[in-house]
Amino acid sequence: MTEGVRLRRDAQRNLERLMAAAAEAFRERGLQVPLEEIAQRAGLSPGTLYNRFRSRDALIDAVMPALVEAAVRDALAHAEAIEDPWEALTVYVTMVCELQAGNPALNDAVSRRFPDAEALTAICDAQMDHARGLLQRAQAAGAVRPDCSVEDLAYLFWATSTIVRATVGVAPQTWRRALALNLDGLRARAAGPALPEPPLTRTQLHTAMLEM
Amino acid sequence: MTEGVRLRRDAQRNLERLMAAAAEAFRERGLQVPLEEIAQRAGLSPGTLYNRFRSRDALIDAVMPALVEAAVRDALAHAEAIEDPWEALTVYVTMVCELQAGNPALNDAVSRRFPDAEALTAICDAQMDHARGLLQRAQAAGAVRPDCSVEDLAYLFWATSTIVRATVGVAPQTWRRALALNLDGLRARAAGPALPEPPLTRTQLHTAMLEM
DNA sequence: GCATAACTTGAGGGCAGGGTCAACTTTCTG
DNA sequence: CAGAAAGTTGACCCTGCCCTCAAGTTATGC
Repeated sequence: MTEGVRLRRDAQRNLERLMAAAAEAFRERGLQVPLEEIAQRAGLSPGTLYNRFRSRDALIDAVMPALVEAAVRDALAHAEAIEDPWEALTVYVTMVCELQAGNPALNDAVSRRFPDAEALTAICDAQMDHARGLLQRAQAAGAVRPDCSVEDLAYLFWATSTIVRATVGVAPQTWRRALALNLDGLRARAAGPALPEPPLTRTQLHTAMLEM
Repeated sequence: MTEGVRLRRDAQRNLERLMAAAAEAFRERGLQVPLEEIAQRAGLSPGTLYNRFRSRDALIDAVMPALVEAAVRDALAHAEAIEDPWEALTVYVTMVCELQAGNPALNDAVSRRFPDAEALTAICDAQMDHARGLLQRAQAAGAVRPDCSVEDLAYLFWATSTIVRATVGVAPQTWRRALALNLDGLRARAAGPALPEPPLTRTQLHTAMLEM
């Protein structure tokens, strides 16, 4: 994943072990899991890991994009099969949140950005474009308030991210309640006086996600 | 703050320096600021700090309750002076969020719990009882959906906590937009189908706040 | 099968932060 | 003012994690 040169057979095998170990460790403990632990799970020394991946982000970028891509595609397929535009949007958002709730690595991937994980960033940015379609359809149908934008969906994912982390041990489904309340806030009929601030720009959102 | 015995004069002076330094450091950098830095700001050695406060929580508990109490009382006074029950609730919530946005220490105090900071915990728990009054008034007036409870307000504070941390450098007021959307989700007219999960119990909320 | 390039190893250095304690200094009390 | 009690110091240890590199091992091409 770091270069195109052909690897020696043992190196190739070790690379695969590292990626498998990383995927497992990320899934169980999130993307900040110590790299040493990943090397250990792979039965290799930390040096080998660093030898293959120059940084944590490089490893993340080798392992996560495929996962995220598949998961998002699945959510999108489900959502787009639904007639009712409000339903479609909520199903999509809910499915993404289910990913967050069920997998610490995906929770991180959805709510943060990793500066040197370029492929992952690309996937996540693309995801927003799909979500925009669903949102606009729901707005056109009058179900969703007209004064909100895709960037506002980030608030939902951030909230879910935090709630899941805090409550996974004590009330692992409570994020669904919070999400329901939040989604109700997006309904057209919920709108109160004009929103007090403009939505985040894409750039602001990107920068903010680097700060998490 | 640790015991009732009378302190030697120099020790008393050092204690005050420590608490002032802690208040300042907490305000600027949040409650997880290195204790070493606090000692340094006070012009004392780390040993002295540990000598006076057995743990970070003890220091937090010596410094924060007064601040939180004053701030919450102020917010409550403002809110209770407002006729319209919906206004009153939103003003209260907004003022608490303003505290979160303007002061990392208060942001931590509002959204987390510190097991050995008992006075602080007591203040924060009491706060919820006041908020309950405002919420119930707004529900009785038909402004707020009947199926939500004070514990649900925690979702707002958690969300604000996260959003503030992520966006303070890039769009420091954007939490107001997120909050407006969230508050709209609490309006009676926003309610969709029944909420999917029961509210958190007080105990669950408490445990969850320890996990943050 | 040998030379060489590729790869792995793990001890170890670095840094940040928590926390301790024996030796020293200051205040207090009679 | 001396002795005792109280308090302070800062070097030091510990843990967790990141990251490197000289020495050793293994695959590969000829």
